[in-house]
Amino acid sequence: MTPAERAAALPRDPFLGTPVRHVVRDAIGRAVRRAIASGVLPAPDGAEALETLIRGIEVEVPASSEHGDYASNVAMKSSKLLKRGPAQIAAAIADELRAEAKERLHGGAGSLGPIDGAEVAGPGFLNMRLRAGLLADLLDAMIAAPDAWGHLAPEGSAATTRVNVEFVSANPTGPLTVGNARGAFVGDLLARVLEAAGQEVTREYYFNDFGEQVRRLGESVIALRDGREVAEDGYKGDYVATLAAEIPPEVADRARNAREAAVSEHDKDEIAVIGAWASERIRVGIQSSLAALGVEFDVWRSEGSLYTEGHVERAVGKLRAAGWLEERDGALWFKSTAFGDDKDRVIKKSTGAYTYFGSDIGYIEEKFGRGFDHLVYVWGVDHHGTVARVRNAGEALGYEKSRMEMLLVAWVRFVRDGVEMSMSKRAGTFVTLDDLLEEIGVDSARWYFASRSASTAIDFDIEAATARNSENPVYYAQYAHARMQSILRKANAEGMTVAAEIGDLVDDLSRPDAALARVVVRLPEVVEDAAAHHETQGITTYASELAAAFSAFYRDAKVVDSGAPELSAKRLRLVQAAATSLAASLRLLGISAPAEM
RNA sequence: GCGCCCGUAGCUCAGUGGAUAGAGCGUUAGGUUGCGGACCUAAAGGUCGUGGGUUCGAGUCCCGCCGGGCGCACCA
Repeated sequence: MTPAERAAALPRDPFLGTPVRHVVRDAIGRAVRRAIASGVLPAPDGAEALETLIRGIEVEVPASSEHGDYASNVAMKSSKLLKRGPAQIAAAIADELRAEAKERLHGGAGSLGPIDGAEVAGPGFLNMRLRAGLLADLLDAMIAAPDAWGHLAPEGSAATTRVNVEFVSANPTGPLTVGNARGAFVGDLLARVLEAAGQEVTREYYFNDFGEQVRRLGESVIALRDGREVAEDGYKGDYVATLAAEIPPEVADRARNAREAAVSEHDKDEIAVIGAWASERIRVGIQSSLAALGVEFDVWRSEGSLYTEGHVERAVGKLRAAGWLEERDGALWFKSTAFGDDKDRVIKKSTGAYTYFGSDIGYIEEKFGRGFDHLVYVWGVDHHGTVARVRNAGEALGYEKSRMEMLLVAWVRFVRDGVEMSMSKRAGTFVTLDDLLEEIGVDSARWYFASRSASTAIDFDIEAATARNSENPVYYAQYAHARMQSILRKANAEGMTVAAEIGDLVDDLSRPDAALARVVVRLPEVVEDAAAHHETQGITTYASELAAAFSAFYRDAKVVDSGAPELSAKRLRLVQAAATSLAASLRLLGISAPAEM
């Protein structure tokens, strides 16, 4: 499936895909306008100021439910502009919110508003209660279209944003190690979140298919084939010996017959032929390792293709025409300092060979040439020094800096029995990604990385991640889901039916049903935040909260109760909604939502 | 030396400038004649590295300092 097909195939629903807080925000905006129109609040100087104020209205779910379902700091924020105290502004807005709710209730026509009650608290917070019927409508709608839940609907007629996420991009000179794991998960999780938020995402892997590292690999394989020792700077892992033993006859023939006058870098001598063969074998292995993690790429782009297809040359021509290049000391320099960099950067060495940076420039041109609105690079923190020059080059090529974003992923120290495990591909002392996953499981690993900010260095405690018990939060969320399904199964076996509508089940705040429903309905906001900040911790936090909310509900409310069939039927519907939301949040993370454990 | 990232509970980590700084694990004390105890309830545990500043309000923004990581190539 292409990225465009995938984006189109994700079911979306305008009602389910709109975070409730947007609806609340709009209601506050209307209230502010009414209060100003009626003269209760003064008009700010200039119409533009009012629009800015309304656009900037912030609505959040307060930490404590005593503060209502939603709260806004709009009164404190606009105090200066409106020249009134926060409490006075908040009171005026609350009045208008109540007035609107009342008018709608008695107006008959049109939809009901989102707010049922509003009050002023603390230094000027506006605390609001959701109209209970809105919750019931949402819960009913998500059960009718469970696959659309968690996917945001586009606002207005905005065109779909096309994003390229390049990640992993480890050179195929050895199997992926645990060191590559974080980048793989972070990139994939970001891609999933952006897709859920309504963007079209291409997952891309960039790799070296020629050059120094591939030659070293070739030399190492040949050395072992010939019974010699691998050179000091060669590759020494066990996989090299495997490759040496498995060189197919036709590759060996081609290697023997390779000539300096060959047509491409890949067959100019024996080392190049063997190196190219070995690295392609490794690349295929990497592809299947990643697939086992649930990470699949749309595009595998080789560095060499950027030259054979003329992208590098084209980009260089463009930079030259714009005056951003300079010959100096026999090399070709990009005037990066003109864009604020510390120093200018070489793109073509005096030997005539391009640098890696030269390839990067061609790649920028190639990517934007494919029509992306936004490029995301998921890099290790050790690459932070190259961020500025690549974005500068992009700007010099005519693309705004804001369209290129580098997400730097911090180090992971893998610790076993309190001792850090050393990782060196050359020395052959590393733990492969395959080994790690076999030990701890994909779900557990995904949760581990999803729940931590990519920019923070972390210690990965292998024992803790391996534990298949309550020490591991992923099982807590999965367990809650299994329990929900178990309840639904049991009810079904006893011949109980699920109610056709939630009705007033979630209206009474003193009942356990109301608290659970309010968590269930929050997922779209969580997705929106995750996409906006390019972070996934919010989703794991949400899944944990939902699981905890369900546990509390389960303790306080009897769902399957033959003595109260009507209440049971409604609660079964609520459980169904909770399961839908929990499954959707796990699906977003690429984690399974088992029906039984 | 210069630049970037980080410093939050015993441990591992959350925390779009907002209300009493949270979660899991660990520790302590309890809970199942009820739909899955891989569960639940409660308690103890914090000078948010440190000193200033910005403002109605700072863990969050700005500056200095301390501590840790990374980067400063005609390497890849």
